[in-house]
Amino acid sequence: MRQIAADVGVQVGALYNYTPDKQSLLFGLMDDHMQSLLAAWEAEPKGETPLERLEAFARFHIRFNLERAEAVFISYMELRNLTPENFLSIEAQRRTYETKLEHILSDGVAAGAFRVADPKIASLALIAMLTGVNTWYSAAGRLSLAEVQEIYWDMARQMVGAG
Amino acid sequence: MRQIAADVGVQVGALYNYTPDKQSLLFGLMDDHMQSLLAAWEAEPKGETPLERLEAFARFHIRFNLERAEAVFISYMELRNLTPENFLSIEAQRRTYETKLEHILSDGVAAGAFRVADPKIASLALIAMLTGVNTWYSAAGRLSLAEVQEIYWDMARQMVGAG
DNA sequence: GTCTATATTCTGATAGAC
DNA sequence: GTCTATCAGAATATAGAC
Repeated sequence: MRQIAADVGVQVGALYNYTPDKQSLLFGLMDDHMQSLLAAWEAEPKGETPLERLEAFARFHIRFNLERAEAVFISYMELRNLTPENFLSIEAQRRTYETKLEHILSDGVAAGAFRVADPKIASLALIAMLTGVNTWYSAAGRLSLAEVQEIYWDMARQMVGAG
Repeated sequence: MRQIAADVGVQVGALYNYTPDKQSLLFGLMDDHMQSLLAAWEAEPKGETPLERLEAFARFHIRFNLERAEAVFISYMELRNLTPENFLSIEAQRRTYETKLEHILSDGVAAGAFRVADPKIASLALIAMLTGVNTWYSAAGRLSLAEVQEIYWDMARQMVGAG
């Protein structure tokens, strides 16, 4: 709390005009992040076929997570510091997001467009793969966002066995 | 330190007969883990072709990480609490491990066995995907280790464009 | 090698003046 | 709404007896 106060240029006591306690501040951060994620995905152009929807998801996930790298980092590293109820709330939202991808995959399997043994696990594997970009990407690096999206979409497409 | 002392059944002061300070304890844990990982991979049967070597890597990575889930968790979550020098040391070992996979992939591309646009990025993507198992796997769950290895090897093989 | 006791610093949170 | 001052407890680490 002292560090946050220093960063925003007030004394510690002043922070408590904005949050009842530290836990609420953390939860608010993570809850806002998850709600933004879900709302942004709903607002995204979806595409017609499972292949198009998967491409939209892959590109969206990379872009959104890179645009909010600090929130993503906190949302993952501070999970263990949530109270049990707050943890459940965040987890439920995370599961909601994962299920969006799972349905794209199972739709694709049903349509004969994908070859995926277990859509649930494949959704977790894909999200882990895509989120991994955040651990190494740098805007000053050799690859632009568009290039990263292209490489990962290429890998994702092969991974689900799509032409 | 108090919590560790309580868990092992001594008073706090006694811990300092085993470590000069908390940072050394943390670094020792993570350093041991990385050295075990590299040594275990070297000791693993390798296979002849890039495809066989990739399969060995995928199965090994999942098994090793699940067997040491606590060490993997700490090694990831506590990275930010290392001193700069200790951080560099762990990072170097992590890069060494990643490079092993990268070489398998570039060998496979050179041999015409894999279709991978960027072996360096593909190695990071594969490792992120495989390590992700730790976030959801439970020994009491619906899938055995062998089944998980099979599903992920299937996804990995498709991802690198191998027959 | 472990204990008790303690030094020192840090932390989340509150009270009350302005 | 911000400040100063302060409380109560927790943290890492050390000292010295046994």
